[in-house]
Amino acid sequence: MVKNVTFKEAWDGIADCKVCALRESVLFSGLDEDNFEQIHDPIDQYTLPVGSTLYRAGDVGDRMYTIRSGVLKLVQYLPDGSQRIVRLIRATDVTGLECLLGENYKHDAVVLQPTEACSLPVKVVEKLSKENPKLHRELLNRWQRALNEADAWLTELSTGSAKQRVARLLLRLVSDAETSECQLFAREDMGAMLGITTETASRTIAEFKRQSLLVETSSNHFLLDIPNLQRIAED
Amino acid sequence: MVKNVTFKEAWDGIADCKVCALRESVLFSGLDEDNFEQIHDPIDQYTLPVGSTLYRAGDVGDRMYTIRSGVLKLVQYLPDGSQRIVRLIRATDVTGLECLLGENYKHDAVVLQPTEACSLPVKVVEKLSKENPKLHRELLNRWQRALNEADAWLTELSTGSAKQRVARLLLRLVSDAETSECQLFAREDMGAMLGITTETASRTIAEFKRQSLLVETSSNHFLLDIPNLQRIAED
DNA sequence: CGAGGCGTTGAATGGCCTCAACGATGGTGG
DNA sequence: CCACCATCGTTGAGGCCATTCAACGCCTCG
Repeated sequence: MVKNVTFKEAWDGIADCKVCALRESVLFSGLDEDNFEQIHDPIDQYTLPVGSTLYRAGDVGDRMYTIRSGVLKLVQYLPDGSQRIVRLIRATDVTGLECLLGENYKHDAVVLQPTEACSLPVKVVEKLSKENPKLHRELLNRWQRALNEADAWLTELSTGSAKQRVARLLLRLVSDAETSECQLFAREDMGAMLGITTETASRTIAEFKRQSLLVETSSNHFLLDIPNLQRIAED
Repeated sequence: MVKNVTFKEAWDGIADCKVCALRESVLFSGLDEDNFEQIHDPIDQYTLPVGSTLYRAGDVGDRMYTIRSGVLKLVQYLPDGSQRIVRLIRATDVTGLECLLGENYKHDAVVLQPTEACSLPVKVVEKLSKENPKLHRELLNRWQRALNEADAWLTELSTGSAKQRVARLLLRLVSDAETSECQLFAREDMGAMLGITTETASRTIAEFKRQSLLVETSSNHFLLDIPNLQRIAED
C-alpha cells in the first residue's frame, strides 16, 4: 500500500530560507539576518510523490518538516491493525514538533497530494528558538494549532451521522471559499478520517454527487454547494 | 445542569508553592528560590465541587490552572448544541495553556470529581518561563501531552464498537494497575467521551457488570477484570 | 492484454439510536 | 419526619443506518 520512496530520489537541493517565497507565512518568518547566518546544518528541500512516507511512528525524531505545498496525513494504528487518520498537514504547516522534546515520531506521515517539504534539523530549530523569541512563540503557536485541529476532528469529524461527517470534511477541504473548489481523497482515506467504512464514504460521496452538492470539474476536482452542505453538516 | 459556584465560595487561600506537596510532579518542579521570589501576584488555591465550572469556552484567558487532585472534563459544543468531551484533566495536569498565546479558552472545563486546583496568572507563568528554561521545557511537555491525549482519544475512544470503546475507556481510568480500582462517570458523560448515546453507554456498562468484568465495591467504585477487558478492547 | 487497484452499488445483517417507561436515589420543603 | 420531586441508571421495543460481504465496471500500468 505504501510505496517506498527514498529521500535521495526526492531531494531537490539545499534550501535558501532567506529568499524563500513562503517565508512570511512559515515557521521562520521572525528570523533576521544574524539568525540565518547561524544555520550551519543544511536545510534540505524535497519533492515527495503521493504515497511516500515522510517519517514513521516510532522513528527517532531528529528532523522537523515545514510543508511548502501539498497534503500529508498523520496516521495512528490500533492494536488490531486498522488505521485512523488523526490530522492533515498542509502548506505552511510544521510537523514533527515532538522532536523538540526528544521524543520519537508519534505518527506515520504519508503524502496524499504531491508535496514540497523542507527538512529542519532539530538542533537548528532548538538553537534558533533559544535566540529568537519570535520563532519561539511561533513554535508554541504551531503546537496550539495542532491541538485545535485535533479537538476539531473529534467534535466535527467523529460525531454525528456519516452524511454530517462527510459534509463537514468537505467544507474543511475547500481551499478557496470564493470558487468553492476542492480536491478529494481516496475513499479509504476519507473513511479513516471520519471513523466510517470505505463503502459508507463512497456511498455518501456518490449520493452528494447525484444531488449536485458536489460537481466534478476535472478528474478529482470538485465544486461544492457550500450552503446546502452546511445545512447538512449542522442539521 | 451546570451548578453555579463562584470562585469566592471555593477559595482556599493563597498557595505557597515552595512547600507544595506536589511540587516535584507539577509545572513548577524546575523552579529555584530566586524564581519563587519573583512571584508577586498571588497564586490562589481552590477546592471545586462536582458540577462547577473552572472556565468557559470563549472566556478571556488570563489564568492557567494546575490540578492538585480530582478530575475535570474539557467540553466542546457542536452547532446543534450537542456536546463532546475532548479530554480529561487530572492530578498534576495543567489546563488553559492557550492563555500563553493570548487566546480565549477553547473549552468549558467542568468538574467531574471533587477538585483542588491552583490558579496561575498568565503574567507569572510568562515571566518565569522566560527566565527558567526548565519550566519552559515543562510547558512544551504539557502541550505535547495534551496532543498525545487528543490523538489517543480519537484512535482509541472514537473508533470501533461501543463495547470496545467502553472497555478502552475503563482501562484508561484505572488509577492503580495493581488494585485495578476505578471510579466511573455519569453515563451521559461517558457517552459524550465515546461518541455514543447515554443509553448505549448504560447498556454496555450494565452488561459488563453482569459478566463480572466490573465489580462494584462501594458506591460508584469498581474493580476491573483487566485481562478480559483488554481482550474486548483489542478484539 | 491481463492484473490489480479503486469507486460504486446491491442485499442482508446487526448494532446503535430513538422514544418510552420504570425503579432507585437523594435532596427539598412542608 | 415524611411526602414529593428531579435526576439518574436501567431496560424494552422498534426502526434506521452503517457495516459486511460480494460483485462489477473502469482505469492505469506492466
